[in-house]
Amino acid sequence: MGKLDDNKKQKQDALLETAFQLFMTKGISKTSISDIVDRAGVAKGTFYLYFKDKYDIYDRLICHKASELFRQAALELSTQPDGIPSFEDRMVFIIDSILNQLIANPDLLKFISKNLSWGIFKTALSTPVYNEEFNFSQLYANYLARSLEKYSQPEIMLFTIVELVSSVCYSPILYKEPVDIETIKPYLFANVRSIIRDFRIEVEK
Amino acid sequence: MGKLDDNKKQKQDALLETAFQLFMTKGISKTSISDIVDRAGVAKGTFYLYFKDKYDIYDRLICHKASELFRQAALELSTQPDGIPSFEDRMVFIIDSILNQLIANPDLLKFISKNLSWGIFKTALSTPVYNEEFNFSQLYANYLARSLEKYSQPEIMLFTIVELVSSVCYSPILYKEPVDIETIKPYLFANVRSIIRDFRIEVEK
Amino acid sequence: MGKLDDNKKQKQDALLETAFQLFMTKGISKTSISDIVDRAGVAKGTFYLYFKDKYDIYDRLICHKASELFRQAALELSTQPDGIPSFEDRMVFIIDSILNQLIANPDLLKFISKNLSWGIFKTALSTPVYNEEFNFSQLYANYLARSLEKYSQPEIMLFTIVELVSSVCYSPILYKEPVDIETIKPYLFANVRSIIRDFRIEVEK
Amino acid sequence: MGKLDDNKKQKQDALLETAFQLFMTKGISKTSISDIVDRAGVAKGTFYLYFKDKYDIYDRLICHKASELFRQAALELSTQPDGIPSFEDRMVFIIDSILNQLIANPDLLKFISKNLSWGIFKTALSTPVYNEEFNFSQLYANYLARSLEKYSQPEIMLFTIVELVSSVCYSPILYKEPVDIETIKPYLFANVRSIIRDFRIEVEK
DNA sequence: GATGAATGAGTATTCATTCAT
DNA sequence: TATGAATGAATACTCATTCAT
Repeated sequence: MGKLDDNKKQKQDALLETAFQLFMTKGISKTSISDIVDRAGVAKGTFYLYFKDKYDIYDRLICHKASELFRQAALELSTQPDGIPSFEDRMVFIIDSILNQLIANPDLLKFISKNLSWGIFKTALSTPVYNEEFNFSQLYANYLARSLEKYSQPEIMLFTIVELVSSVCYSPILYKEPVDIETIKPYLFANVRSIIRDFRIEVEK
Repeated sequence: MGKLDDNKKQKQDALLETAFQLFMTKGISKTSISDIVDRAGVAKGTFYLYFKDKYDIYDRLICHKASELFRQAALELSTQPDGIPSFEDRMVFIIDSILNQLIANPDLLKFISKNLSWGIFKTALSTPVYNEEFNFSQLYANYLARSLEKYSQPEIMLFTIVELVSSVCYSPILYKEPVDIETIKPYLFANVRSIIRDFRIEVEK
Repeated sequence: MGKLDDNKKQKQDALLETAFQLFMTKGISKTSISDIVDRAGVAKGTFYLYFKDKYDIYDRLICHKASELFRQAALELSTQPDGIPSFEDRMVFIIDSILNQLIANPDLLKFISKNLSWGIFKTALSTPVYNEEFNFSQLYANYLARSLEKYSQPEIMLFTIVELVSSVCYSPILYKEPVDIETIKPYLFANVRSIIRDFRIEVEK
Repeated sequence: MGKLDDNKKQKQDALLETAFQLFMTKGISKTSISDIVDRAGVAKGTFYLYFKDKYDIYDRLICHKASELFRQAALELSTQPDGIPSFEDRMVFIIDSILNQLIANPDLLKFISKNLSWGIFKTALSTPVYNEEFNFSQLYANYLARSLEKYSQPEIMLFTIVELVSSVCYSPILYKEPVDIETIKPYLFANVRSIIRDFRIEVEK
């Protein structure tokens, strides 16, 4: 990669990073392209060399940031010293890790949550947008394969869990409504386990 | 009620109805106040006589329309001829009714779903915004009271179910993603029942 | 005067008083007719029964309030116990009294000063706008007549003094710029006396 | 300076000049930004590239135009062939020159007068707003230094004279009220001289 | 006289996008 | 590639004035 390419990458990264900061703090509708380029220190025209419009940069960020959440959670799980946790335990661990990341960074939750459509989510989890985007789908398949239990409709199961968790955590983390996140967590984990069991295929012994 | 009051109500209703149609088809951000007043056949200033801004009319509509969904579902439940359905059965019936309404009117789902924050939801369900807004909270309490089973944290339970259902149904109804709504329904109902059972207080016999 | 007339007078007075308060605090351009009628507790249409527009009520107020300043000053002068003050002394006394009133009520100064055109001023001083508006012109003529000294062009003299004083006091009272009012007062009085002497007709002994 | 910079300066100048014309004829409140850009032949957005709002352009114009009056007066004084005029004579000359400029251009008087606060005035006279704005303060100090007579409180003296002259000339020039400007001039000059003498420090011989 | 709902022209301001340099 | 001055359509909101009741 030449010096020129580096330079190019630099501008794009500056734009992405600046946009992310602004979207988090001001929200997308209150953030103008002027805001972004001013703070990124590039010219207005340059923006259009890399992105179609505000929503283009936005979508790419959503994917990237959601992916990062899962990457970090998976990393934490992999460094756990314990024996062979069950599939259920792995899922709860992943969810807990993601929740803790969001609790530590509520602006990120604000940024992601209401815009995490299944379409974007699947993209983020399975296709590497950037160079080396993390692929959670593969990992999920891996967890399933290594599980002693078998599950029907694993995609629906994952979809349901993702929707439940992302939906339920939003208001408790950001507004402590109807209760704060720590209060609701045990119930949420119990519900997730119940849902997983609903999808479990009972095997004849 | 005099002629003047009638006229007043008429204008406001025209604005509400027109705004609803436009919000459903174009979305709120693409709908301008000019659009609304033009199609409602009133002057621009008249809008500001009744509403603070676009989001004021929007919030009132969200409340009203969400409330209508529950009112209709409750009405259907009350006209069922059967014996004494359990609390679980009642909840599933209500959810099914609401889902069917949304399936029949996907634009309404588009309009409501992503904006049904718990704050607005609670308002819509418990406080009569307009003259005779429907009150689901009361009905929910009533279902609980009439149930043989007892439940801990009924508010968290309701919150969880509402979030799960509204979140899970969105993409399947609108985009058949990851599967169509009819495919996912049985799983969803099973999950709802599991969640309800998670909140059930086991009583010693 | 019948009850009806009383009522009529009441509404008008309420409008005048409310408008004055608002003009003083918010300034005329930031004060709308809606503001005035809302706070006065009358209907919008009623405003137009008594006043042509915002500037009509404004002009009447300027006249009235300026007149009040002079009335008060003259009253204070008349209650002074001393012997026969000279014309110069009378003028300085009047000015001092008016300045003290404005120092005590800077909002009134803000309201009046920049809009005290000679046209309005003369009207205020000579023609009774309201029932019994105070007439300073008469008093001024009276002071001159009772003076031992004679003056050429008394109207120009009065005009010059009024412009000098109202212009010079504005910024020192409101912003202490370039110096505060108490610092500039002695100079101002000396200047006024010099100007009066400039207009004095020297009589051969 | 490149072609681009030239163009930039041109647009800004066009806006300043057009705004000045409109403010003079219609007054600031009746002049809209649309009026200005339409007549200047630039797009609306361009206005906001150079000015914050209507009042920004206004303030800059006031400063500039007031400054020009003094610059012209000083220029005329400097080209007088006579010997060593006294401080008094210089001041009266400057005032006469400015009055004559305003008599020749009453719209300019209308534009400037009622808005020439001491704050703006000092700014206009002492700080070079644009590239080469004229600095009267320096010249005033220079006149004082070269005078044989000494004066106490020269800033208050200047302030008083400026306020007196600008205030007294307004109505006579624009409306011949209470008398026309030529009638009042001799009195005004006499008053100015008296005021200057009031500030003179008598030196023991 | 008194009301106040309705009007709609008018204004400031924003901002995505273009294009000559 | 990169720039950033220029654009002008779009939009929210205000408010003096009218007029049917």
